[in-house]
Amino acid sequence: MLDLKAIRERPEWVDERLKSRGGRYDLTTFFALEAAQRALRTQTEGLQARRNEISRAIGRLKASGEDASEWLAEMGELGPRLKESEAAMRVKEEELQAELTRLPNLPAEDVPLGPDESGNVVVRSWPEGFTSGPLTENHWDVGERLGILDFSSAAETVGARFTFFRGDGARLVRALTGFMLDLHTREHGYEEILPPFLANKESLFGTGQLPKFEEDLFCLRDDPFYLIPTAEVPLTNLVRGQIVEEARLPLKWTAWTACFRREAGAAGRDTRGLIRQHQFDKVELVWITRPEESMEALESLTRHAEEVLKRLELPYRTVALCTGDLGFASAKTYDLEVWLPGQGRFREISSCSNTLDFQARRMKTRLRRSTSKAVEPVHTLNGSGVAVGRALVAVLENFLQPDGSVVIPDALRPYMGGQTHIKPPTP
RNA sequence: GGAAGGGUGGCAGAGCGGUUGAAUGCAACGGUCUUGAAAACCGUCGAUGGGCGACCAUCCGUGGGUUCAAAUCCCACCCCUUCCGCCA
Repeated sequence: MLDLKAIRERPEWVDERLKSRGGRYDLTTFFALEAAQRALRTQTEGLQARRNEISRAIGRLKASGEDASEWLAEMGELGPRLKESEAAMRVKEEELQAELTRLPNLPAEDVPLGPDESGNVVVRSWPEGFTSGPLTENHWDVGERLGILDFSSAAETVGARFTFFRGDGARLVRALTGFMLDLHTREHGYEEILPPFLANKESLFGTGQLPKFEEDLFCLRDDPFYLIPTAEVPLTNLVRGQIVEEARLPLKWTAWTACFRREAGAAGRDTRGLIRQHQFDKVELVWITRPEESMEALESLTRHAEEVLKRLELPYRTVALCTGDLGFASAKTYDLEVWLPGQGRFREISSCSNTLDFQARRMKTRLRRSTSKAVEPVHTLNGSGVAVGRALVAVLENFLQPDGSVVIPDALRPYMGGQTHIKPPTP
């Protein structure tokens, strides 16, 4: 949620930043609603002040046993007017709030300008200078041949975009997850969390999935809960509604969760394989910081995600998203794109964002400075560290051997009981 | 699912129709004292919106209702705790 004060003080700047996203975001509705709401509030508050005044007078008269009928008569006339005024104000306030929560975050000043993903900028590659490599078989063929990915059973038991991982495949998922969590907790200073996989409306509103993106979420039929589309939701909402002491910051959390997405707008895209599933595992990273340290935190968080890929020996590049490609809540985002020789291109495996105070405002999460009693919104950041399913894809395609087996990266071997290869089943 | 109790400021915890935005304690902050610290003492100390300001309005789980007036009474819902039942 944008800062009302900032919109009032620098409307043309806010407008310019909004337009840089490429959507047709417009402040005219907002200002019209705001003016109407303000007028109604002034009127309502005047009536409320009068009501309080009269009530106090009545109280005083009754206490001393005097007659208060004159005041009661005025109240009889004022009461209905006040009720009406309050109701009208509430309606306008809701409309204004709806408009405000519809607006996305403002891109940070150093985000490259661009209309869509074509405007994104590669900021670094690993290994340095890496742009492409030889092509190989795609992961779904590899996985099915090795007997570790079973798409057809999943299609029977649920439907499209689900997978059974079997044998070494299931174990590899567990290994990747354990490896990532250990790296982040032992070397990067994160606290490990295992959160609920369901969340309520308030939480999804806090991180920005609701109300605009409800069609992307799985929702339960009989209970007011949603399946989380990312661990960002439960982790970030860990501080919803709270005033956090400055000394506790920054908070750094990591969590493995399954993530659930309806992929409503993605019909026909990535229909085969693990790239786009309704359910996938992800290790998430979340920071809650002081405002002045959040941009530096984004650099750290991104490096932490990159470290996962380096240790797994997976070539990747780091991309700064342009204004037109930013997510709704984000002010600045780096995507990590891993090289997939089965597809002959880079695919997103992590997305690291600084939302500044955008989520904090929606969540009402503030910090209290040790030097003053005033409170101000915190900054929140999130990033994948990294997507487990896509990491598995990258391992299968990058470590495929001429003999059809897959070598297990050194970093994962301790998590695979020392196993070095995944070989096809011997019939 | 059944029964009982409870949701109040950063925390603990009073208030149960009328200057109560809310006693008290802890924490925090400022000061006195001290070589420094602790202790003690004095003072300050919720949030949001509006106004240059004196101030004004709103907020005691959420939403309705009663009343001239609601943190306080009534109704519904949500959440938490304990006991019983069921269960990994």
